[in-house]
Amino acid sequence: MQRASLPDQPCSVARTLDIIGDRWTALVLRDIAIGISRFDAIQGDLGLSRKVLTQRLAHLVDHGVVVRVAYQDNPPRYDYRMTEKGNDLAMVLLALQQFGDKWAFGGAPPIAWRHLACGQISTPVACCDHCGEPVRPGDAIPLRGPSFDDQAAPAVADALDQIAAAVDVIV
Amino acid sequence: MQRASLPDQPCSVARTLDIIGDRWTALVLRDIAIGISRFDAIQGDLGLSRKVLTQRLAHLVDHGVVVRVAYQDNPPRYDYRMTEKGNDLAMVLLALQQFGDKWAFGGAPPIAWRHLACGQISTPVACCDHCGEPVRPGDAIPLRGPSFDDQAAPAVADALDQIAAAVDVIV
DNA sequence: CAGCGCGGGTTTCCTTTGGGAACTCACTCG
DNA sequence: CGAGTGAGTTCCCAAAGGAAACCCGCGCTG
Repeated sequence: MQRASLPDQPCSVARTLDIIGDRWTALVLRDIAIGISRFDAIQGDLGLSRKVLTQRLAHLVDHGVVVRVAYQDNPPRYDYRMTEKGNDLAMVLLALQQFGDKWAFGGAPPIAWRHLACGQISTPVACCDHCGEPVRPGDAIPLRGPSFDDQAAPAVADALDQIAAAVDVIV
Repeated sequence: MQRASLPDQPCSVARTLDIIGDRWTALVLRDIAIGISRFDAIQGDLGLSRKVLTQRLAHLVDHGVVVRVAYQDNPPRYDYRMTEKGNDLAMVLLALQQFGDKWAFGGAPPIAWRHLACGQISTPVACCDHCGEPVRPGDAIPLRGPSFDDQAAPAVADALDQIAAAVDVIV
């Protein structure tokens, strides 16, 4: 399986991982998200090789997640900044952080977030967009969406059918 | 920078990425989360090499995210199942999926979720745990948490100070 | 005006990781 | 007896990643 095969998969998780699914890209994006916007600053903060940082930034720019903005010409110098798409992707970083806060730092995390609207330190939770209640694994069940393809993913189709059958028994 | 250096970083995102931060582990976890629980089924669904799958499963088990449960002895055969910690990590998969649903499938995703409590198809949103309002990037600002270390991450400290200063100007 | 430092890379070389495919082992089924 | 199944392991080769050096245009400093 080559690197190229991920984006072709009919799976939202796989396609998102094609953008940030390696050891460094998510951390690069984290730095940009909190305002570390220059090549050398990111490289110094993360300690990754300059070659790989160049590749990763180009990859993020290619996917429209980050933009490269010149802050001077002669010689050209650049800031890297989040786009709207990048801000959506930052929700993934938030989820990564929440998990790490809980399981790697035992609730005493290095970074906290203040919600400007209410002024409190906030640990966001996923909530149902219909009823507003928090959603945890087990509170919702997966089913075929509009673009599901049984032929392309028979193992997934089986798993979905089993889940549907199990829920029917309970209901 | 070696593979070993990630878990030592004082950063929740980095430590979580040490668990699922490569090309395959998140997809393996996704399969297990929807009930594809056996070695060959996962390997067949994802198409990754058996060697790498063996390594990734061992890694997930080491981190207590997944358990290996024998469903028969002689010869020993196993199911891989999510732990509580694994279910917390599944929130990251949910975030990955939401991004992919929106940006890679234009709102016609292959998998949808039915929220059992309210019966609706649900696209979970992150909400502040204090006021219950949705939180988007820009609605909250990062600041030093209990275990932040200025010496360890000077570039991050600078960025936090700049953000704090910018907010003060507005307020 | 020679030399130094900065920002943003590129190049070279070497190590590590990953993919493909075949092999193993312990059992079961026909 | 032979084929099939489930869960790995082994070997070899190609791709990706790390370290460190190099480059280039500029602006400052003595």
